[in-house]
Amino acid sequence: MKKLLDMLTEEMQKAFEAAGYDGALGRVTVSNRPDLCEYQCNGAMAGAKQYKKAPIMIANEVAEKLADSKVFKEAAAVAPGFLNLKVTKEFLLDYVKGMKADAKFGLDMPAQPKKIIIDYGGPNVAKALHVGHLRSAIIGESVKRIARYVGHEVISDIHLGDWGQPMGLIIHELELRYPDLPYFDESYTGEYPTEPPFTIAELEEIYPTASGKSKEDAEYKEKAMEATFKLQSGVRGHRALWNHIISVSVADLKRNYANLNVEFDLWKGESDAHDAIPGMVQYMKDEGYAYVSDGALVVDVKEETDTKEIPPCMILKSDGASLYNTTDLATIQLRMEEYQPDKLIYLTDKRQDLYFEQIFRCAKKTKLVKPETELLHIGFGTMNGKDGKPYKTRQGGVPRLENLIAEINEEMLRKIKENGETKGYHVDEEEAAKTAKIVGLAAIKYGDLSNQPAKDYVFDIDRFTSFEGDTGPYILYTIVRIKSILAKYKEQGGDLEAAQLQAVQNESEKALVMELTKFNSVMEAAYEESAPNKICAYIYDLANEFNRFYHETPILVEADEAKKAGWVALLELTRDILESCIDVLGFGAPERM
RNA sequence: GUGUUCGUAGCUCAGCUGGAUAGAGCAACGGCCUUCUAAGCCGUGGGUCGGGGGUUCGAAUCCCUUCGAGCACACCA
Repeated sequence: MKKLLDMLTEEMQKAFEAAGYDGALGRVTVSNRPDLCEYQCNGAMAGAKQYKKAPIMIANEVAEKLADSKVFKEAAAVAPGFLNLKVTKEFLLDYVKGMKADAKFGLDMPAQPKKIIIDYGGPNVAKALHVGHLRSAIIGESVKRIARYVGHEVISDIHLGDWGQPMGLIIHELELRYPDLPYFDESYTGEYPTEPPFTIAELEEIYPTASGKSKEDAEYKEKAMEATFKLQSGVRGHRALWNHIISVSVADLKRNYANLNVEFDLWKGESDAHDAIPGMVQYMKDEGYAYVSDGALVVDVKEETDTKEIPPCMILKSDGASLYNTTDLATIQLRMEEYQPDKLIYLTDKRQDLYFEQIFRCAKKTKLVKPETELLHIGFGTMNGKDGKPYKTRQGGVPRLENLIAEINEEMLRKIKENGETKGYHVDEEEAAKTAKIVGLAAIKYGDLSNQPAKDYVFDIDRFTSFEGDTGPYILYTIVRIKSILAKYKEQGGDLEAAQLQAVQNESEKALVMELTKFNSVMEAAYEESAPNKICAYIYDLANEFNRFYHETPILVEADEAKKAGWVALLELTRDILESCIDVLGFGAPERM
């Protein structure tokens, strides 16, 4: 289906052309003066200079051409040259009927769906998830779902930090603690145990301990580096132990991400790129892209048009070791070979903007990707506390994600129970806990996603759990209200299948319908701009319009059955759109709350 | 220093490629539950859009300048 504004614009363009003006002037937008009109066109003013004519004259001539339009009920030329527009009920009704009949509510699928790989999450194995991982998970998951919804094929990769120095530290610490394990016996040739010799809790404790020791103790650090080297060169015992570290960590990560409603298709990591590195480095040397500068192997990525200094992209350190850049480039190469994606998306903290600029330029220049392959870095801002500084626990540490979620859920449960008590209805303990989880997740995610990704934002538990105003719980509450009415309608013997949309009856209903019609353009914009916040803003507006309508229109007591059924159909459409939107945001709604 | 993001109501933020009276939420105050969930709805007060220039019929939006804040600037990831 075409977008509503495009249809209106086409109609307007015809009128401009019929009046002898450039059709391009006929762009129609939603009115910014809803008291005066529904839609507007400012083209007459824009064209005044070009045609050396007073804008109001142009507007008048165009308005005349729209006198018997089937789309516009009213097209008024208003000083200094606005064209104030209202659409006919029939046109609006046709449009929403089209939406309701379409599984994606009027959103067109792309002619050429893209294959997209999205890289987010990026946790390190053997380390607990902390709040720093939250934004990547939340935004990445939503960007992925939006891309899928608009019709692209998307593969998500968690891209674990599972290689390098931290692994060596852990292995070395394990060796000190459990020297008798077979993994450290180089003469051992038998099978290694299938059960890991540690728990996730121990693993999470080991890393910071080992990291601390290595900073104090040079010999310790030396041994850890040796362990890293052994691991990377494939020493059997080290590899086996490493596999345990990975499996224990991954199991724990899966549980944590599942709680956030975040899923990955691929659980690859930095280690997967390891074997590809030598070949890639050789290729870059052979093709003459890479050269030695200050002992390090680098690729120049400066461009003529740069207004800033862009340092070269380093491929190997001066000691010949690989670094993050190397791994990332090799990963790009592997992804291109294995999946032939049209687009690669990375989510990281925005402080890595320059880094990704270098990597992307390097990948393009060295032809690791095709010239037309899109490379996109979505850099997100910091999650701050109320003091405007990066979020910390009351004790000053970096909070664990689990604790943060538990805190929100507890608060939510308390409110649900409290609400039940004040209203005097029975709250089932088990259901309340379930609902608290659902609402809590919505609170966290909506709180994050309603901000522009690139901006820092204040994570304020009190505000998010207060769930008044522009919050996730408000959205859910609206959905629950709708569901409740629909359920009652069915109880009364109403047939949802048979309910047909009717032409709008009143102002609040028209406002609701007009808001619904924006769905396809909002979803498309959210994809184009990687902006889940646009969906949040949209459903907030939509929920507001619904609640206004709800307040003014008693539905179930309506005597006119066709009217009632029309509203019920409208409610269904509203619910479906709201639920589709929160689904791409990465959370769901309960049946009751 | 260079680059970059930003500065809008007491607080947290919207304002799309310039358009008609700068919008929400929170906080404050006042209304609305014998009717579909009051986690709601309606209303009141509150803004030199950091400052100064410029372009334009018209600027929060575009350009310049200035003040202020954050972040990044090759052997970390």
